[in-house]
Amino acid sequence: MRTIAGLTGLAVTTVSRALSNHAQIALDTRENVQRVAREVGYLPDRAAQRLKTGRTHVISLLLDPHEEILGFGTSLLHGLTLALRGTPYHLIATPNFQDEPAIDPVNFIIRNKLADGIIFSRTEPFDPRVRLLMENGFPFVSHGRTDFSTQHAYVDFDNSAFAYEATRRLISKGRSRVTIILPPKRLTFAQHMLHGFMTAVREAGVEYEIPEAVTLDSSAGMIRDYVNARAAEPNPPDGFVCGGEVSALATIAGHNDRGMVLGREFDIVAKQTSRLLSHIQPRVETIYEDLAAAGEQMGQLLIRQLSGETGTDLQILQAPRFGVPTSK
Amino acid sequence: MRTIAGLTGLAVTTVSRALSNHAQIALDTRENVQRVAREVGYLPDRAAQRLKTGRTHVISLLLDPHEEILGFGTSLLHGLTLALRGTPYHLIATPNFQDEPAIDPVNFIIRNKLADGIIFSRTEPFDPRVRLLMENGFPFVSHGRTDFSTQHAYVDFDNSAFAYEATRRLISKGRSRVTIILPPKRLTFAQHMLHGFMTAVREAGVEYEIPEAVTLDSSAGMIRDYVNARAAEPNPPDGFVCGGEVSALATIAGHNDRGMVLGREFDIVAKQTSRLLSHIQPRVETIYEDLAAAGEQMGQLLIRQLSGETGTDLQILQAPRFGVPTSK
DNA sequence: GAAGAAATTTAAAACGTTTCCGGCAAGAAG
DNA sequence: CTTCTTGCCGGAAACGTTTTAAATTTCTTC
Repeated sequence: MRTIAGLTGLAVTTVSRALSNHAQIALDTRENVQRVAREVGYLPDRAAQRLKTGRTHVISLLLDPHEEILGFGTSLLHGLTLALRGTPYHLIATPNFQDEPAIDPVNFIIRNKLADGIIFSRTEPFDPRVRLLMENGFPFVSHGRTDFSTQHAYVDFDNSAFAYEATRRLISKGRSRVTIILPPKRLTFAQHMLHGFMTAVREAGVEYEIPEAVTLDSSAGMIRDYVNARAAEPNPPDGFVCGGEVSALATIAGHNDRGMVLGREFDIVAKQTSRLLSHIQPRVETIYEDLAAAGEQMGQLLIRQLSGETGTDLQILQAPRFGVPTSK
Repeated sequence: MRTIAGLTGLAVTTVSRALSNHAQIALDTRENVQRVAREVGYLPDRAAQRLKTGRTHVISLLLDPHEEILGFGTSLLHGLTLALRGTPYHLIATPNFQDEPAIDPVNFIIRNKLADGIIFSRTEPFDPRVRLLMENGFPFVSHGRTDFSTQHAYVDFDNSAFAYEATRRLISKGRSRVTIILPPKRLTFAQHMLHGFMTAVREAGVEYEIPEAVTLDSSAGMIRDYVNARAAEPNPPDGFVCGGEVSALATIAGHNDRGMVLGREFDIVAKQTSRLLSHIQPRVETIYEDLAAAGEQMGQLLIRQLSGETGTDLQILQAPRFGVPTSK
């Protein structure tokens, strides 16, 4: 900046103002300074800006260990970086480890001003992270909704619509006893999925059951064993709503262990977040959730908050994509 | 720091020195200052440190769009954060987009001192990123080796050993015409895999072929179509070495399209990087590459470089894990 | 053509560290 | 008792920005 000041014969102050397009600097001065800056390849020193202003230009993505599976985090990350491209914001990955509560990194980031905004997922109805962030007026976007009365920015997939449609498809295939592999109950979207499922079940008056022993967080091996064991008992379910691809595979495997095959003894409708299930035989029916898009939307919402927009419409509910996603 | 200076009755300078354990400060002074710092919950202001010293305390992970698939990046990231835990270093994800050359972000990071060190993958024999980084004396660790005469830090999986063992297994199953789905030729590990494959082929004197039309970067759909088409021609291969899980699934699917089943008309030995293939039927034989471990090792190597260690033994070659990985 | 208003620019301080260099004690040597 | 060395500590400048408050120029208006 000093260099530019020398080159243009202006004071450093003026250069600073001109570069941030302050209105009180004459228009041609601004243009001139910006041109010179471009010519000498000027780039602001982030450290100095941060020291002076307190803004870090950093957005922190809280990564849950569970999200390691199948690139859940990667897809979000990909969308996020897309949204952050061209902005001065950097994305830093802040994993929380299994041995510490999910709120610790949030606390740490707030207290030490390590970021300007936070993005996280696996939201709970009364998520302590949300409470803490709101109390501190700290900008954030959650993946998933809460039950707090105060509104906050979120992006969520309409898991209720997903489960409803998935269940209806099973029923329309003639399945008479449906079940659903849910996320852990404490997560908000478990309730949403359950709601969609139950709505469809009640409408059709079909039998159903809700497994207690396994969730989407269970290992594939556990789900497989559970499905296997359940299939041996009387009156097993013949229609499965699977909230993830891994659980769908495990469900198939558990049945195969007993010689039962997909499409004959049972059917599955699964949530698809990658292109994984497209190539296994027999074909699993899926409904698509676009995580990269969710990441991008979260990034955009956060940026809007950071640029001072006071949030009225900072909530996004992604509709399930019922068609098969176009090939890559 | 000013607070601590007040509390201890020392000067800011002394506090600074005491906190960084400078030897010219009396030992009990150091201990006292550090105790007080702990009590008041002092945390250094990264921005100020960075401004003053020029060190960013940031490590940049260059993410390739191809790595989105199946959490390749996520696993590395997970291991990396493990290695960085307890250090003052932050991990920032720097994706390079499809429309820009892979060297651009490197250039950008070096020129603008955006990080203290860089980690990346998909290394080529004469990788321009490696050349640039070495020219600038910029610390980095690559995932994969190069052919430069000057040594540099890397972590690599022994893909030659993998392909050799995989091919031998196919042959021992009685397969008489083997093939291998390789990464794009320009990547170093394509050569390594080819070498291992060819060694096994020559030893056994078995027939082989190398597909030109598809690589591990090809979409699953393309691989599936290729395999399908090839199976219809005369003298198709009956043993497949697959460098990734998706390609293995696609290979199975391509055969299934013609009614050919795994274990009967053909066999596969695949590289496994997730727990994905464990639950599909029929079971695919795999050899495991531990990407999280690779990430952790890369992190450690980089930290060692950053703490001034001059690299003699900064190269790590991961041996393939032949047994089935223990269940999660 | 001078006073006041408006428009434009600038000097200087500050953000929280690190570091160069100098200073002050206390003990050792003469 | 003076001088020198050694061991600790402190003053002040600097890193590259932003911002407050003030100074300078230019424009109106009578």
